[in-house]
Amino acid sequence: MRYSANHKLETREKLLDSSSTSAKKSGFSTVGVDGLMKAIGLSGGAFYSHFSSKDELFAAVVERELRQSLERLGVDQDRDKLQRCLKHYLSMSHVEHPETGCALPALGAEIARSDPMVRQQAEHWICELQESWAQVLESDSLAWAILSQCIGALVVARMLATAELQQKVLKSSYDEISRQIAGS
Amino acid sequence: MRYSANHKLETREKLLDSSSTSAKKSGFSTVGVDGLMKAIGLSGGAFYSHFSSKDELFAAVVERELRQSLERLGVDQDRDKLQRCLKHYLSMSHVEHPETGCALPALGAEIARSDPMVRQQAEHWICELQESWAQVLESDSLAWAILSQCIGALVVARMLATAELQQKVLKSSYDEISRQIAGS
DNA sequence: GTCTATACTACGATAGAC
DNA sequence: GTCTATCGTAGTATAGAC
Repeated sequence: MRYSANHKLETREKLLDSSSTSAKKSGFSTVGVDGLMKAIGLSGGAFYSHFSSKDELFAAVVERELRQSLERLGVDQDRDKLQRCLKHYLSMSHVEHPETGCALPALGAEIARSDPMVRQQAEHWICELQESWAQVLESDSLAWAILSQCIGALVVARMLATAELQQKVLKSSYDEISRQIAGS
Repeated sequence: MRYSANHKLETREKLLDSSSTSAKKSGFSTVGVDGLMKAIGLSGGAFYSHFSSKDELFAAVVERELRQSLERLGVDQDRDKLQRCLKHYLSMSHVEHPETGCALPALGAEIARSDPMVRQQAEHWICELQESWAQVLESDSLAWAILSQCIGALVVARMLATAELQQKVLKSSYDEISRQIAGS
């Protein structure tokens, strides 16, 4: 073969990286296959050596992103680490940089509209994350509630036009979550 | 004029209704002008007698939807009404029918990516809603936190593949919010 | 105001050369 | 594996008839 097996893997990784970034920034449906490939210096036609359709790429992006979210946010028996994760998650830098942030607030609606196989994947990783939080919090219910609140806070903050209000949303959620954790 | 002034208003309303519905169901960017017009029995070309661009329609949809959300969810000095609103918001029927539900979970990401004028509009109505809740709850912070949590719970639930988990997410958020309200 | 027709661009996807 | 070229469709938007 004219290209090493490693080259294909590397190209695939570059494509996944670049696609995830642009999807979180601009939405997956609004970016074309041509644009995705051009972003990594390749032509549009080369796309189909890696994925048989754009939908298949979306599934791979979601899987990869949510696995990464679990790595970043998952905790084990460490309440302080959870607090630090929350602080980082509910930060202005996260609000202002969806392209490097968590896929759940950025792609949530698109995942919700995608086919059952993708949603099954999403469910798997979301549950893993919830379970890790539930173990630390010693409450299933609280873990789901806090997970929802974090994602919601980012969605809300990103809709707002003024930075001060965005900060208010983030701080409010962080404060109320802290209260919930303390009183649990 | 061959068409009454009222006819234009009625057509515009039908278009807004239909567009809101399909945007909340399938995303605004994924629906074409042609499809939107065909849905109300008109041709694509007729669109531009009502809006000068698709973006202008999006601004109108957002304004209309968020005003409606405030009407539905806004409260005044009535803690019980807020509880009932939350119960309804955090219901399976809301999860399963984005097309008739709140625009914030369904279009949040798209609003976040839209131009500052749209986000300014969104901010206005979101703040109105938050303020009405804050008055009842006697806490600005709690109002923002609960608002975020409600929207997040819907985003999360809609991503999940199995109904039992969706119910768990809804119930968890409702229960934890109830606790927060009771203890405030 | 709505229609048909059209211009122009972009989309997802495929075929064949290298 | 990547390229160029291309097919077929669909996108936004405009022009002119009614």
